Amino acid sequence: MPTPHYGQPRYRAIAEQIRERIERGLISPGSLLPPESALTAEFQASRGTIRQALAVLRESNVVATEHGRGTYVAGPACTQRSDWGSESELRYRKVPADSELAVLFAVDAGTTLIEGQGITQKNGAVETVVRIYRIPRTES
Amino acid sequence: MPTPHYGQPRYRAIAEQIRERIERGLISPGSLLPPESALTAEFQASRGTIRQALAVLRESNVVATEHGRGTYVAGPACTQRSDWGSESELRYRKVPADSELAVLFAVDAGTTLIEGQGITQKNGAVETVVRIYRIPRTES
DNA sequence: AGAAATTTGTCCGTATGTATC
DNA sequence: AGATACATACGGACAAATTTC
Repeated sequence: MPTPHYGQPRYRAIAEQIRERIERGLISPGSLLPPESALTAEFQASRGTIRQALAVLRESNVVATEHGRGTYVAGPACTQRSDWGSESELRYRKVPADSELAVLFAVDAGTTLIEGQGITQKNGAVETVVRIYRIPRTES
Repeated sequence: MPTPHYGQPRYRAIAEQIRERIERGLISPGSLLPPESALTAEFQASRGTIRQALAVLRESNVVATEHGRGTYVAGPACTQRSDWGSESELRYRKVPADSELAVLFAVDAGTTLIEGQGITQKNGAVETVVRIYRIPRTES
């Protein structure tokens, strides 16, 4: 069999399926995923491909892996929210890097960055504005 | 040959060597690294291992890769700075409000605001930049 | 405590698809 | 169109950590 991967590569599709399974609650947070050998059998994919899929989920902090133990659903960190008071939206958009950000990130001025902005209010008036910048994820 | 990897795994050692080569300036920022095939020959490692090493550097934003093009050096470390004074966790300065901030704070554009900036780093590269704005405390 | 089984980590080699020059 | 270079996928082998018996 050749290895065609029109559109979505195999490992991403598998990662998506596993992610859905997690978000659907079919695997309780903190519990172990099936071992790579089982996933290999289930998805009829080589172990390398399965590991690539798990790497995607690991990247997104959806799961965590321990040597010799297994891969479990990252429950506590995700589900648990400690003591954050009220909710406020954090909006994202793409902006070109100004000269200062360009220096900090070691990119050319004008390079597209991801900017997130949030605000805190007091008595209906804006108290503080926070902006966070990062380099766009190279994937997706 | 067996696959002994006592201590440091091969791909990490290779990543380290390439990183040193970059930090030493042997490869100018923005230029292309040798292709994976060349690195394969040079380090006498399989292409998979080389790709693992490059993945490490990509993770740290030391390099960036484009499909049929090659792998770039993302740029030297970020010891550079603008006019922020010097080393401190958070640094503040006064800036005029841009139009957007002016709307949020309900002040005139150009009004002086307090801007604080902080950065987070990962492996010597800037990961995120945070800026926080507020109205100067006038009264007491 | 020790041995075996399980599971993830590392590495190799090969083949083919896809994007860029 | 051809050459170059990265992306995806397979299969096999052995190492290292954990669990189980």
